[in-house]
Amino acid sequence: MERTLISEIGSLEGIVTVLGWAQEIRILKNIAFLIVRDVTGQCQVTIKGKIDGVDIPSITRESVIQVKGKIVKNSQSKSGPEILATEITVLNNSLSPLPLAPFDPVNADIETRLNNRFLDLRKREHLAIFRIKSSLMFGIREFLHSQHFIEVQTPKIVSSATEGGADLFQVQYFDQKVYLNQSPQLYKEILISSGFDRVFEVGPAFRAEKHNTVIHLNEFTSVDIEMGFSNHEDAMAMLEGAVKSAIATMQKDNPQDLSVLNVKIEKYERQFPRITFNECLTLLEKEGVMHSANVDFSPEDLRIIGSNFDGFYFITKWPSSLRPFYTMPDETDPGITNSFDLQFKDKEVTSGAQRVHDPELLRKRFAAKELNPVDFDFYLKAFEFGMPPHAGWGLGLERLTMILLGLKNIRECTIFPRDRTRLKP
RNA sequence: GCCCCGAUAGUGUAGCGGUCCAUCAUACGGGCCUGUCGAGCCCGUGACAUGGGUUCAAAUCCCGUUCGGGGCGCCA
Repeated sequence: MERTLISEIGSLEGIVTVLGWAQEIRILKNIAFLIVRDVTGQCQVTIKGKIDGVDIPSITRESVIQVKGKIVKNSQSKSGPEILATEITVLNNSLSPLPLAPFDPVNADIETRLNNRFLDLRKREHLAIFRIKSSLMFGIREFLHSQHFIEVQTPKIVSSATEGGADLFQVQYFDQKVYLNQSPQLYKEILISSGFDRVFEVGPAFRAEKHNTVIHLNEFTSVDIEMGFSNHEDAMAMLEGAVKSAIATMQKDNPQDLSVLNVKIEKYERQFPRITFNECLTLLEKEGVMHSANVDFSPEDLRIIGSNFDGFYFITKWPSSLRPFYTMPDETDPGITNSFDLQFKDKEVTSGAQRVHDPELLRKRFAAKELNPVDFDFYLKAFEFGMPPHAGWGLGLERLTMILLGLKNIRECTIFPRDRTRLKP
């Protein structure tokens, strides 16, 4: 279709054709104005006198229209560049009233917004969130490719739990009961045995936890890596590189989106600080919080710990009891592990570790976690025929987006979120 | 799984036993206005989730149901 993007109008002159949504319609006695929006911005369409074939007052808000007209130089418009219309065509009418008016002064509840997500996403701020999320992912991908990672796809329909204990969604698979995968963990490790050396996967992860919070979803995007001939230190360095690349890409490609959201993010050039699990306990004690060594931190604990850091930091050396069976124990102290979480203030963004590569040790760990090795036969087999030492991590893409943009609810950066109650749209 | 809380016009809200055939804003319809831009001014349309109970009287109090929100636990 013949089309001029609204962002290009400022540098053009003469006749253009703009395609977009009629965001506002203001009719005065002898003149009318439309604010028309497309993905690149908004402009003002001015209508003087009659235009053949179109009844301006009958145009409803959010209808899709085509406007041909002359660019007005030295415009007084405060709503972007101005076009004096010569032809207007309604390409598709919008019903009225709108179930949610994204451009009204009143803000709708997130519930109403999600019920009418297609309309909600017409807001510039919401578009900005998803452009940024896209850039963050691009930055991570670019970095991992530069480090010779192979992007892979592993099954989401699986026969057994990845880590045991966690709640999985059961689905009917012909005449069998199977599950939606909570993590690509077992498969990416198997690929290390296959000699792929470095793999990553971006895909959905499903958790059947009945949680009801602003930082959890039942389906989220997991960015997972696994690297052979590596330990937790290597994995942490890779994570730091990936996160910094994500931020740098966003800063380079999305300055306007960041400004629409009023978000200022510093360049993360310095090293992410580190604190061990035990040091966290000491820190909590100083604040008068007694914390047991085999209990995970509560949100309140993490607020206290996080208040000691500006942004990103690692919590390392987690106790074995709090980590999955595949986590490598420390060489000198088997009670703790070669593991880490990447935190941003009070929120966990990534969890990672060096993994167990010795099948004998793996069997012992199954026993310690009361898991049945038979359920993991296909996984264990890959360890019996030459499995390199390896390490990796899993990062929640929505969590990363949320914390960097300071969003209050993870649903804000999920196009169609799946939570405990929401299955539509 | 546990614990709190909520449901009033398209949207967002006020009201929390009679003064409510329900407030205000916004949207919508109509009118006025020679350039507006959160346009303005006037008029109008439009709602108490659902079932039961208490009471002379229920949007308001009690119980159930449905739908939803938040926190904890678990985790990305």
